[in-house]
Amino acid sequence: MDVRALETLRAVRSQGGVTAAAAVLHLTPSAVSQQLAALARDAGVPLTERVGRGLRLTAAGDALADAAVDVAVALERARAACAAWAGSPTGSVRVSAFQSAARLLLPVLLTRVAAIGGIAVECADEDVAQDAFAALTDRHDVVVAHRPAEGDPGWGEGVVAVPLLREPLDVAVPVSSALAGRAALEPGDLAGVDWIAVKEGFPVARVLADVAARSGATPRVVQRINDFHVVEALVAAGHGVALLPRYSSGGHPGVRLVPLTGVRAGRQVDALVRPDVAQRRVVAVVLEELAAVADGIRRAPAPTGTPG
Amino acid sequence: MDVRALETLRAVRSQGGVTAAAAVLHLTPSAVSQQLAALARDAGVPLTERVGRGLRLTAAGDALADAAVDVAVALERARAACAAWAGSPTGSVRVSAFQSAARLLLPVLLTRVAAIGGIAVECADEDVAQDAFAALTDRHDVVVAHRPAEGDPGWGEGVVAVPLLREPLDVAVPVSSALAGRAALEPGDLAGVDWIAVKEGFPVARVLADVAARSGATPRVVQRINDFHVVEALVAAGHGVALLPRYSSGGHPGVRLVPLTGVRAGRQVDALVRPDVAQRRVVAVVLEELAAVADGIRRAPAPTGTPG
DNA sequence: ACGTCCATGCAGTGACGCTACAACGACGGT
DNA sequence: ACCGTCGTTGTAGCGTCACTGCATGGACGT
Repeated sequence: MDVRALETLRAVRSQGGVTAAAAVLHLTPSAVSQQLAALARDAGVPLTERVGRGLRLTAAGDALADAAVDVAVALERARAACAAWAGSPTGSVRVSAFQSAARLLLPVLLTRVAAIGGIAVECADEDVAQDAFAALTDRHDVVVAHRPAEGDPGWGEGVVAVPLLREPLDVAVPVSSALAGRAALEPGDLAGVDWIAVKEGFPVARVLADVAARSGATPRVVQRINDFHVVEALVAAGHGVALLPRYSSGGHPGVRLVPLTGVRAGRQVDALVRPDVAQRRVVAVVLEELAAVADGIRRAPAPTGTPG
Repeated sequence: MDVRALETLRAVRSQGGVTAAAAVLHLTPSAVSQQLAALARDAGVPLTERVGRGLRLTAAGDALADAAVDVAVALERARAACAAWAGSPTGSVRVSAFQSAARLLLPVLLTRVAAIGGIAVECADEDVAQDAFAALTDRHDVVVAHRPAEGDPGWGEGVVAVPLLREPLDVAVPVSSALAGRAALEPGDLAGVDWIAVKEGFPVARVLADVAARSGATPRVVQRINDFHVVEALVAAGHGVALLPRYSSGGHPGVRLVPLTGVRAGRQVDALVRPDVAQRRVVAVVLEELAAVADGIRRAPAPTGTPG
């Protein structure tokens, strides 16, 4: 029973198909398919079943994929056992973050990690739909993701989440608006306004629905934009208001962030890691530094809009 | 990092050398040496160091070997995960036992396992020195071993022991002897007698020393014989007395087993299994049956000397 | 009904590990 | 102190196995 085949099975499950799994494993779909066939022959039971033009893991395949992560964890622990004698942690860690978190966290993270020495952090920015974050852990060691602060984490099964930051969602209004003068806003104050929301299915889209529900009506969404800079530009131009995270936005001079009261609105920022890569000493160090960076922001928020 | 190399490292540690490890792995010493070299190169630290004309694992190698068993356990658990869907446990299990336990346990074990169906038990008899039993688990799935009942188990690190039977040690005396009429014997009664003991370093050799210490003198050992049938023949011929386990001996008409009081003398029979093979469903079944057989003997001892 | 996408089978090729053989080093007996 | 022996380590040759590339079959959407 080959560990590479087990890893492949796990990738097929998390990626949802042979082709996608082949991509993250840097293989051809043919190789993946052959590995699955060999594994099923070795196991004695079918591990996958065709569904439509794709495939799905059977119950046995699912159980084996679960066991595969345990194998990967044990293997990584073995590597860590040698690394403990090999000296201080060294290597490269691939970190991915969605745009606003990348802007907020990565600069400080890179500085801190550089101070340690010997660790190379390869950054990337990826913002995907809520349920696609877990799959990113196949391509990156650490994935900074976000979700509505209320409710359970809801990341997939085979992924560990390290909480980084709880960020309140404020209401972004044009400075020229009457609402800009208020110290705080309640859901009732926002009935009938035009909203600029994020794309369907993306993180914190659900929060707007919750807030609007308190105001009694469904929100009138006039635009769906994911990039906060674009959102701020639209808000400043008077095209609507938006829910924006306090620490990651507010840089635009024509926009004012007004706290929202009467309803718990926030987003939770987590670092997602696969349990096996979490065993790597370097990854653990980078995770610690990332948590420290987030902690520093929580203590002394430095909105990008505040000069100096 | 190859799991086969990890398994090889573990075998080198338990067997104490490259050549011996190669034998149990069905490889040439050259292949083992190459695997160790590749593993050390991959780990970045030396895993072995020359000592005399053999070699020994370094601290890093020892830690990696420990991690290797975790990997093996995880892998075996993965196999078990499929086997759960594949149907009832099937396969072959290699069982080894020292002679007297083999005679006592294996016939019933084979009958019981045959009744289940689908499981092939490959038996072997191996009796080795006390500290060599653990290494046998590299060649057999289940190793039935024995040790003095008092004191801690003392089997190696990477092996799990399932207790099977605690067997009292009686004093085997010739039926013609004056001692044969006694209902019980105390250490003091045995001062000055000739002893027939087992070979140096073999199980329960220590017990005789303990008993003799109670009688105040060092025992006079006139013969060292491991096979109980030979021992009984010598005892019957009046060449000395011996400590023999109650359930596994006493078949000779010229020998009487007299209970020993005033001192706790017994041997403990354990089943030894490597933690990874313990994950195999078939092995677990055979272990259960083995424990049941031993339990049956404990409830209704059937000394081989009792006819019918 | 056609095009597209996805998974799968098959032949070719490249790399990797094992066997066989030779050499070096170390221990123990004489 | 020497030499025989045992055990480990290097090197060449070979076999095996897994991956790439291409062709096929099936399923969904237009």
